[in-house]
Amino acid sequence: MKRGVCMLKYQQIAVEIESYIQKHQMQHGEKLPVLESLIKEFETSKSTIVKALDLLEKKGIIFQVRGSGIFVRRKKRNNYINLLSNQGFQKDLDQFNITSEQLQLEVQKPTEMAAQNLHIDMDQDIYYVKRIRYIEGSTLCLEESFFNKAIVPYLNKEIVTSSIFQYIEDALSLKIGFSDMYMHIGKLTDQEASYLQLKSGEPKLTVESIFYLTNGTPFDYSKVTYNYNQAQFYILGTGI
Amino acid sequence: MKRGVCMLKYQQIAVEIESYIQKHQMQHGEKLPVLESLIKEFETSKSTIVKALDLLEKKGIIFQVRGSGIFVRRKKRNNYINLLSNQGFQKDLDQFNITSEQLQLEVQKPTEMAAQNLHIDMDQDIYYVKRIRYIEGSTLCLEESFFNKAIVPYLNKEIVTSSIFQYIEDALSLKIGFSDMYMHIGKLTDQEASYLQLKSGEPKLTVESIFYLTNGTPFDYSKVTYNYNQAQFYILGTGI
DNA sequence: TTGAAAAATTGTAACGGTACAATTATAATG
DNA sequence: CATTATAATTGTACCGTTACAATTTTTCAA
Repeated sequence: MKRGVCMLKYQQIAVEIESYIQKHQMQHGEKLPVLESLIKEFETSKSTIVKALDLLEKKGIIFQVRGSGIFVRRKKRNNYINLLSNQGFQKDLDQFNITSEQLQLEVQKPTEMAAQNLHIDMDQDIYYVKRIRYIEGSTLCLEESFFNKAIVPYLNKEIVTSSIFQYIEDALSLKIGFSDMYMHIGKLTDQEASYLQLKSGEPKLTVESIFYLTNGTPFDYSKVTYNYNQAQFYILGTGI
Repeated sequence: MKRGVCMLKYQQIAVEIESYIQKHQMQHGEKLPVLESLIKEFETSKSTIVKALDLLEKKGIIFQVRGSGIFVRRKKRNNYINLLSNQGFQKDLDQFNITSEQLQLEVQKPTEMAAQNLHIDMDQDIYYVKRIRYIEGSTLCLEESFFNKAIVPYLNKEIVTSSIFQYIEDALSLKIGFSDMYMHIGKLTDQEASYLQLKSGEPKLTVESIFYLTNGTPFDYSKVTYNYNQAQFYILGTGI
């Protein structure tokens, strides 16, 4: 495999190990070559391999057992949305047809909640985006996003339709760092129900997320209401 | 502070930095001393400090910005249950009075679902634990757990009432490694509703978890149904 | 005063090495 | 044959160093 341009060595090694696991369809608990072999195989230092393995462990691809070896970790169920992958649904639900309908896209003043979470004043501008996502034609979720306009100065329908996050990283060359997510369960309001083609009072899951740049600045506050029929999530638990 | 007995150096340093942040009530975005200072302060090598900082970053206590510094990360809201801390509610909801009522505790054969998730046959024994947890007197969740009896050979009311996980780590000296969690939203059945003192058909969040030892063996499959009025979760998003 | 260039600061990548602890395999013992 | 001790395997902790890339601060010209 050709070495990616901007890829760091340890990231590249992680990718190669991961695709090796995929290619050979390794099962949960199968053992990978020992550290020493990997060092020779990739012609690198121990610490670089260790870093690559730590990355894979964090992603839930492997687990390491001291004195024993490096083993493949495989989650059992598919078609679940990974709550920790910032990159939306595309990856987890790639076998399904995900579409989205834009309901609103405009510059306006933030709600109090949005201002608070974005650390801005009420008179600063934000981009408000409202859309519905569909999975195989059924409603998946209703999504409201507030982008700090000082950071994301321009959005249009095309950007919103594809991937806003991709645009922010590539075109604006900003780096997305981390996020906080808060979840609640509740009952659908009339309006939410009509958007999601469900009945008022039926269950809903609301996920509020605040996304930060690598330098710690919040740039996106969003609130997603899921259709309870479609929403299945998984979360990877690492150490304690 | 005295150095813990079994604590590794980098873990100990992480703890000390964390309590420094707590003690000085540092706010989100406040800068910590630069790497070089920390190295001198703790009289250790750069790699050990880096490892301590990585741990803190993973826990969401700090974030690091290359070329700039190390900054405090603070989540805004309290009273949310951290979905990633295996150690249950005690830590997140310590200001509240959490109690639990044991409904059932017996050795029996697993359900098909439990057998599958624990990687055991249907004729092997498991410990079945069913309990309700209360927060300030209100129902918080209904919890069914299946422990592989080959790994957890004995449980009694006392252990179940305090912390099963603590018992597994301390008394059985097993090490808990990682977990998989799956979430669904749905409507309460009659039985669930009666346990949770809610109405049938009202919203519920179900979290299925499989807990593994460090060596990758699943030992606990549990299914928790939350009272939608009480269930608030947060999740810490790290990198992409 | 503005803005661009240069310098200083500061965290990250990558190398390589020693010692050690947890696990597993093997040999010795009863 | 089961059990216990011993050895081999294998990942983790920790140290120390060089080079580098992202930020911030300072300098200096326009």
